[in-house]
Amino acid sequence: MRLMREEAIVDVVNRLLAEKGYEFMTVDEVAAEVGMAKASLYKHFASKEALAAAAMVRVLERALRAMDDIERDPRRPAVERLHEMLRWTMRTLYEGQMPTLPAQNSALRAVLGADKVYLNLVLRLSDRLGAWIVEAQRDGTLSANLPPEVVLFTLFARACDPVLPVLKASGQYSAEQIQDWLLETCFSGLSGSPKAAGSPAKAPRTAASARPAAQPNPSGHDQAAPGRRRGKSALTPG
Amino acid sequence: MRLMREEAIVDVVNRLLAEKGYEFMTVDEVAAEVGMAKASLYKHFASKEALAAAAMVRVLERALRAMDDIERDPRRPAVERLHEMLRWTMRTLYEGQMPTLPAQNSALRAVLGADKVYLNLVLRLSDRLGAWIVEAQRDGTLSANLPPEVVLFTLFARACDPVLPVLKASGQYSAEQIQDWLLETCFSGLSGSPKAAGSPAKAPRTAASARPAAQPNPSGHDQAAPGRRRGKSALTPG
DNA sequence: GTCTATATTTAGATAGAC
DNA sequence: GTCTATCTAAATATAGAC
Repeated sequence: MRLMREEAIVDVVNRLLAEKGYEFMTVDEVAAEVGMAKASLYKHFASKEALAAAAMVRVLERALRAMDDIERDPRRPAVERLHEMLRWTMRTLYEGQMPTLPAQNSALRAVLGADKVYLNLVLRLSDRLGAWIVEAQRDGTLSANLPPEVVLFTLFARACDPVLPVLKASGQYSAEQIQDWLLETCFSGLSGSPKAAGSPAKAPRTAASARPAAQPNPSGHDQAAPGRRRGKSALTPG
Repeated sequence: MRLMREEAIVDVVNRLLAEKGYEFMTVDEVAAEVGMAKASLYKHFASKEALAAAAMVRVLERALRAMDDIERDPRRPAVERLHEMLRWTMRTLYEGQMPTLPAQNSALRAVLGADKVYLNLVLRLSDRLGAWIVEAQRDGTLSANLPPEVVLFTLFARACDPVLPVLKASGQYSAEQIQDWLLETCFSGLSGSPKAAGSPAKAPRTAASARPAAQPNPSGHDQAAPGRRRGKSALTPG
């Protein structure tokens, strides 16, 4: 039952990568949560990088399966398929299932770049999404001003959207509400637009019903919950 | 000339934070680049966290000065002021002057949360931007569906936009082109919209003139340059 | 205030018994 | 394959002379 064991390991790695990112995930921690000795872990995976690569491979496989599901309905327009795919990404991110890699770890990059399975999955995902993008641009539902690769990168980047964890941590909004907003800002922008992205429009809010009070977080990733704020813009250091 | 010395130190810290992020910036490296011994550095700043905090304070001060400049023309609509501010952010990021903090370093968060100067700057920046946002929502130039704090977070998040470094590294596009695209996707979304964000519309491109080929980078932050790609979607591991 | 040299801690990885 | 115990490297931080 080696495969079961390794599946359990990747489960833990995936969760820890989503929770704290690659840098702050320690192998000791992984071993402890799986319930085995660290040395035993290394019998299954050669390095910390290999652990991360395994988690990445699995999430890419899941993403491709999500695309399969979305393509099951052949009449759905390309732009709607892209909406659905972004919704899958937001849901995965919201549920703490989206692993996040580090800024620029050359060792990790070397491992990923040498992993044929990983590279092949990235390639397939990019090509299939690229096809949807070009199709949506042809039929005018996606901006044709942007090169397809800019659109692709922009969608990929949503997988580590720092806004989602902040909104989630605030505890003020429902999961669906948060995901709707992020879809809307991605496809329609902050200015709003003719067509709402994805789901039907929600009940409009009054403009000044919430007063902004925020901490900038240039690093991305989640911060500690800022808590409910009251009054005229207070900060909660953490 | 202690202040000059410390200014030089913060210069180096700022650049290194922008280049490699907090995690991969080492104090040895800072000392080496400044040209002084590490122990001397610690006479000026108590810790690595204090170094990062100093860089953050400085960039916030610069951001506030940028807002001053933008507000100098009182007739400019709020949404255009927001455009200008995002353009400042994109320019700073493009020039490698935007420091990036780590995912969730509790020690660093404690230092920042205890830094009165830092907190005060964050507060002022948030309040002033928040006022612009509410104003733009009132006059209908910004979506009133979004709570102001969602808009604010979304704009803050652009300071660590992972798309910019990828596009920059590709070497295919000019700085202005990249910044225009990112402004457009932020305010008008991927679907495109009635009004172009910020600057006048550029010459339209044909939809399929660039073929997407990408590596997903869920962590955000910059990857190594993928290089020019040719043919039908090849990957450059790095 | 600056330096050389060193202390301390942490975390990735391994040795070797069973 | 799993374990305990250990090695090693890197990086933050400090001692103490000048």
